[in-house]
Amino acid sequence: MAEEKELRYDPAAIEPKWQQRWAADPKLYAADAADSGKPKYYVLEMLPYPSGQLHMGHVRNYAIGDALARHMWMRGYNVLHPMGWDAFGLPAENAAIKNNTPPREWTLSNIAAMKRQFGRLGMGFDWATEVTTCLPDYYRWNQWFFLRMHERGLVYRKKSKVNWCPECATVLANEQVVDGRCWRHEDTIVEQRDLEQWFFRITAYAQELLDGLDKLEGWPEKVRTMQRNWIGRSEGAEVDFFLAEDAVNAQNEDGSPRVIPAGRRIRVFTTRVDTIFGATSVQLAPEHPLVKDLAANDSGLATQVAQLLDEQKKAREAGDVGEIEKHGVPTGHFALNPYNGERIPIWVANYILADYGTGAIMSVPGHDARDFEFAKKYAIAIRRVIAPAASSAEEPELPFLSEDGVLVNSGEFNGLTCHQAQQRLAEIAKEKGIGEATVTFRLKDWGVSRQRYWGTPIPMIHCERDGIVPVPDDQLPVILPEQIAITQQGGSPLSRVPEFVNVTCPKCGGPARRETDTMDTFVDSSWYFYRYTDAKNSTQPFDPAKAQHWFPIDQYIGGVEHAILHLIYSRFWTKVMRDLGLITNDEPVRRLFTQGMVIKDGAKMSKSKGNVVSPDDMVAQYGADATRMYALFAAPPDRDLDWQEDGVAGVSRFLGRVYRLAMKYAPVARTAGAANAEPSGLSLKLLRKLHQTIAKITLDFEGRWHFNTCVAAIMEMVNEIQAADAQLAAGEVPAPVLRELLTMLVLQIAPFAPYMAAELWEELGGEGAVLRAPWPKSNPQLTREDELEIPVQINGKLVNVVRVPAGSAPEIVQAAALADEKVQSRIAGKIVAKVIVVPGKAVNLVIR
RNA sequence: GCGAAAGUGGCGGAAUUGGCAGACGCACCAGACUUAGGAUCUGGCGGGGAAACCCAUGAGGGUUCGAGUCCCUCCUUUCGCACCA
Repeated sequence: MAEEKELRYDPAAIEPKWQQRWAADPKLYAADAADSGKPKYYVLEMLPYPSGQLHMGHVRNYAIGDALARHMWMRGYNVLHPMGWDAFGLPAENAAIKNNTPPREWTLSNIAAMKRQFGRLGMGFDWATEVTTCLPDYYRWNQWFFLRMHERGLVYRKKSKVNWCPECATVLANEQVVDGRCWRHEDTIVEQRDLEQWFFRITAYAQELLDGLDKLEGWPEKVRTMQRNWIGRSEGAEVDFFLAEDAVNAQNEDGSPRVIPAGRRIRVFTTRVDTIFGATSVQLAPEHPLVKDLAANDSGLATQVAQLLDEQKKAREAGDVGEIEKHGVPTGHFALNPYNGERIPIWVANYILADYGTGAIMSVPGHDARDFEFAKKYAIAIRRVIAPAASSAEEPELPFLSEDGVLVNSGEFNGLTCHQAQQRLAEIAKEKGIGEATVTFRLKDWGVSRQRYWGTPIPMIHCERDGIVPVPDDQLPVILPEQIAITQQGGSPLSRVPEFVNVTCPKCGGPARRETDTMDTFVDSSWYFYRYTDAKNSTQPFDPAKAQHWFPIDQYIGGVEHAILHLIYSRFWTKVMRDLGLITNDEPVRRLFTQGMVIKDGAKMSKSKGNVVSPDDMVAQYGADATRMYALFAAPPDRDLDWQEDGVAGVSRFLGRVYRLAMKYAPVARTAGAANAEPSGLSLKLLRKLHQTIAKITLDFEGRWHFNTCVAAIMEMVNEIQAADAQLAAGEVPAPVLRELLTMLVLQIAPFAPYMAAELWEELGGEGAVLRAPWPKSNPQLTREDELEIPVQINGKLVNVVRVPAGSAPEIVQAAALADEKVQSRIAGKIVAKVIVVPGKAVNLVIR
């Protein structure tokens, strides 16, 4: 009775004990500062927002990263595995309004709570390098970077249409608008407002950000594609059409090529300048400046244009711009094609966007699907100007969209291929000063102003005399005032704090106003991982030598929802820091892993669905080891994981079996010496399983990361050892073998169930921390079976398996297969036409 | 509409290069032990069939001695992009 009680696995006793011991050893999870020649490994999981509660998605994310970190420690790497808090942001302000708690207090107490959760989960983070982005020792460097970028012309201020979320009561970056809605408020339609805003000139790096993607081979293709789409490079040309009414002597009688007429120009952007002879109208965006001109004396037109604009806006807000029904109105004015002087009508259309390209297009219905649709609807001329390259008998139907063709009906350019014509026509445009080849990006500059309180103050001052004046470096940080009233009134809360707003101008010493916008919180997370390498530095953001040592990050792990926002901003920031001479790497992250979501009952966990599982509850009931191990066992890490509590119970039962098995034989194993005989029989069988398991898990850590099958493999091994319990109890396996089996089992469990591993490592007499023990090496002698089971097929259908010695010659395998009784009875009276022997794999008899 | 990934028992999932489909776990069934306990241990568990065997990886074709895996067509789900000129 008493004995059985001792053998009960009780995580509630084991885990707190080790948690205390680990907390008392700050060096345990610290990177080796002396860096004694070990190769470095920087493994990082995306830092959480301190909401106050870890959720299962966090547990999964950090269980993956922690397993990898622990494995790398055991492999002898100098591992940097830090953690921090993305601590600025709106929820703190909302909580302040709701509970009348200062955001700082709310945030810091949340951090304390989540840090406890991390501790309880046994996550191996080096808290000495903790970064909390809402503290001045961090955000001052946001300001410092802002000033450096300002000096380099990478920060600017402009009045522009911005995305405004009424719910957040602030501006959003383009990246934070999803289908016309706020990324945090799916039900809130984003409005457009005109505001003076600060921008980061991310477009200056558009091309490099795009090119760099090709080299990021360690990134999921999906993420690279998303970034490529987001950057949205398109090559084309801008060409000027002319307002016909301005042209002097615009029409040649004989239709010969024209002198370029003077007058108002309508610059269009096109990716298919080779089709310009097929342009049968010019289409303007409703907000195009010329439209206002043309409608000035035409109130009918003005009304119609207003309607078109309204349709466009509605479609944008509804997020279905692609579904809008195309409408347009003719202006009654005409444009001249700069290449042949052709007079074509100018229209205004609701599908032309003012903020892409030049806000005007040439419409070529013969070779563009949208233009075709539009021309059909309004009976505008449709003309073929491209023919297929191979002169096939039949002319393909219009619209003919391929760029694989030659020009026809295009005057002197007939016969050129599309690509030749694109080049040639752009050259001519350049020579004549009517256009040029251009590259257009969809990526827009990053608007970073937020009319909110809980963020990094923008270090700028508005002086009536000197205009905008940067805060001098020696006045950094601009401290966010902490005792202020936060209410839900419009505008930035900071603008109502006179002590903050009223300053003296650093230039003239006169009275001035401090900028009251704060920075987008994505600024904080754009470079936090550099700070980890030198988190306490008070004279610079980090020591370049330290960053140089650790960067790039070897493995970054997080959710795919950051594929655009965070991951493109941090790539941008890295390039800026490189150009500032702080670092030498071009990219922050070598390998990126995006784990799947945690779902329950087929849906993402959410309060509204009532399917949230609390990590605390799981840990309280089954322990941290079981919770973490289940998070790795239930699905491969890149797939969505369906949380089933019965599964956690199953893993917990498994850990109980491991515990009892190890504890039962620890007294024997602990004192065992070295093996003195070649293993055979049961010993050999068990050692074989052990070493095959080591080989499998080691391989998985090196890239495939199917930790679910790693856990399954350990289960198989434990099952096999346990099945031999009677023989073990009878002493059939020598103590040294038992010792090897158990210690190596414990070492393999260590990345997945650190508490259990620590406890059993100690019970087995292991030296020091299990984390510092070398990862087991599989012995190739032992991973190899000496007898193989070979399936025997007849016409591809399995009939039986035969056992043959490993490495048998094909003839031997064939003979064994043919000798098999079952096979014999099946081939009796038939002709064996062919025998295929795949060494080590299969035998197939083809019979007739 | 375009692009990508996925589709395997009652459920989560396994099968790394084409070679024994369903490892491992859950649920369930039966049994053992037992102060009847949400503990532990043993066995069973895709479908049909008494069995021999047959059928089965979303559907249909194909390649191959052999296909969950490769190719084609289609269906479904998820994700990304979508008047970007």
